[in-house]
Amino acid sequence: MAKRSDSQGRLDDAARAGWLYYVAGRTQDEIAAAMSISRQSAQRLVSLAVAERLIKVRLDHPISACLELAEALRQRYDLKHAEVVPSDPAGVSTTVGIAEAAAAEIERWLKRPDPIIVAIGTGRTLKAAVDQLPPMECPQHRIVSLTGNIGLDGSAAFYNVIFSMADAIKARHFPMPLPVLCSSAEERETLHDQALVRSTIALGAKADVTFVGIGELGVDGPLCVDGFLGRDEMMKLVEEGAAGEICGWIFDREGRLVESSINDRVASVPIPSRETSSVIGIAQGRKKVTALGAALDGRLINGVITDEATAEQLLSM
Amino acid sequence: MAKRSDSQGRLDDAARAGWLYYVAGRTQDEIAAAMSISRQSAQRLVSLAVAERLIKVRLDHPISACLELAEALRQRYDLKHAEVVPSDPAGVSTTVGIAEAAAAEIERWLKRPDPIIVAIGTGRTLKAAVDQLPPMECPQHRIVSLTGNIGLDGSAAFYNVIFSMADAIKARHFPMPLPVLCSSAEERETLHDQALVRSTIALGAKADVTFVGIGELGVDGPLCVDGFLGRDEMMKLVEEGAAGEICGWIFDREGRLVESSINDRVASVPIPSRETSSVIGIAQGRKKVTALGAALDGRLINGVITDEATAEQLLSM
DNA sequence: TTTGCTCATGAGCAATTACTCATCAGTGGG
DNA sequence: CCCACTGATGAGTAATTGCTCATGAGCAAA
Repeated sequence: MAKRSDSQGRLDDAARAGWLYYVAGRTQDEIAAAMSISRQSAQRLVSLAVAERLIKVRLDHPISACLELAEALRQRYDLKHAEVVPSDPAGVSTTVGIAEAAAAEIERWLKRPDPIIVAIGTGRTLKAAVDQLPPMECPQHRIVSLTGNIGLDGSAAFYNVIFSMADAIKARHFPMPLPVLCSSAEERETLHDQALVRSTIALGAKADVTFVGIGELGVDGPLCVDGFLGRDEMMKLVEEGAAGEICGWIFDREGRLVESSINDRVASVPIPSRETSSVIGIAQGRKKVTALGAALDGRLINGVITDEATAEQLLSM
Repeated sequence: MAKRSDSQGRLDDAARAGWLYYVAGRTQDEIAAAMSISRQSAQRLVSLAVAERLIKVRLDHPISACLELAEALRQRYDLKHAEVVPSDPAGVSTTVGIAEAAAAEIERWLKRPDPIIVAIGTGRTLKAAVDQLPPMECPQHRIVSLTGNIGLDGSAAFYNVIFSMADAIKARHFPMPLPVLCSSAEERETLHDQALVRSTIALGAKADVTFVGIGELGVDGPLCVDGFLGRDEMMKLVEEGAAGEICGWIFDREGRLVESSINDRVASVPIPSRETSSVIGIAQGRKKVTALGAALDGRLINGVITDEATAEQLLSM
């Protein structure tokens, strides 16, 4: 084999070494012997072939598209966690697929032997997710609800996620004995001053991982449908540029919490720090793309579980 | 994580692990952590992904030595297509390397939007090649088998290339419901007169591109090993100057089809015209040099995919 | 010629991966 | 109900790979 020191020859050698390594499946020692170079040089040629993208790896499996989208999301939004599940082509449900994936992720956290604090929001998607949880014994962990579980009329709220969750997994759980929205900022002050509520809020601030749904606005969004906001209030919010909500906290298209009479009255625990905690948003569907994109842009969340179609729409924004 | 014991779920996991390993470049430890499995299990999933051919590696670099050999072959034999891949110095396999290259070439043809007819032979090499094909949807193309798929005992033949291929790419396919060799020239007449067979033969004659393996003769050649010819028949052929076979058609050292009782009984479709079609022979290895050289000399094929060592031997003849 | 720079090289060592073995759970037949 | 069989698992260990560092060759500028 003629020795050529020019870069063309070197790339040739790299291609040859890479071919022997990846296609022919030989070890670097064998390549070194075949090409009459040292093992280290063979290793360098192989890694050069990879670095120069001479070697193309392809995965022939439906999953690969999802993984690529997840990686793209992770890069673009600087995420700690991104998961994309195949889209249901029928697209009838807003929870099928991501609910199972979210449950799997929750389970992964709960399986940890060291004690952690899991914060959890509310909503249809999260309810569907916790319904997928298998029974577990997790006395070492604590689960804290970020949102109040008292409805407008004093009854328990519609999607009582934390109780469903505590039902499946045996762990200490801390609901929020508050409504979702207070009648005024002053009332919120008072209510948040209760010892029980203060300790729950303090616990939420220390959450190791947080799972939240992403609510879209509009008269068909959860806040209106569930009666927390009137149509006129909602219209006004949208006109002012609001794009979505997490645990009731309204944010705009850049993912900044908006200053409004609504956010002044939200009784929820503040969204835990994205610095110290994984805050994973779970949402899919065309209607949620705007809200989800805004939450990601504003770094309100640093993790996402969504489906293929939604991921594609996010990335094309 | 939802419990899935079925093999589909396991393949999904393998795909995911393989993707994380080869595409995302994670270590097996990281994959294990991400998937909540042990490192050993992650390693197994990765190697399963490789074993199941979910991972396809391709080298995208023209190695100049190979390019030069390819160009020399093209000149000398007046070829439409010549491709030379690096040789595996160990040379243990007769398919590694050219199978991937052949698959890539087949894929290039299949990617064409305009409808084409692809004719395909049989043999170990072609089988290995089509096993490398990724799933594709090609309803516009038609694939026709040049050789019968009925074995000596009436069972399906050993290397049922066309069905493997049709399995990977969704296209209309036309197998040959015949044995490889008929018992007599008269029987061949009768069989070829069937409407189904006639239309397949007519289709083969119109093939836009043809991929065939090159069989060497001798008692270790495929015709003998697979039991189509007895040792004595084979010895006689070799004595009479036969040098190789394509789809069962025996040819001599100048690449001319020999007149023999064998060729009178071959049930295969005639090799498509080299005037109107690309007929690409795929072969490598010292044992095949004579046969391949003869086929090239006689212009039985006008394209070749082989390896470096074989190309050098061909050119030094 | 000397100097300083770049880059390939090989050695040594740490990290990573592959293999073997013993075990165990699930399964289907006797 | 038992038992052989299959296939998954984890531990332990050997093999392989990747990284860092010191060295020296090649080369251009001073």
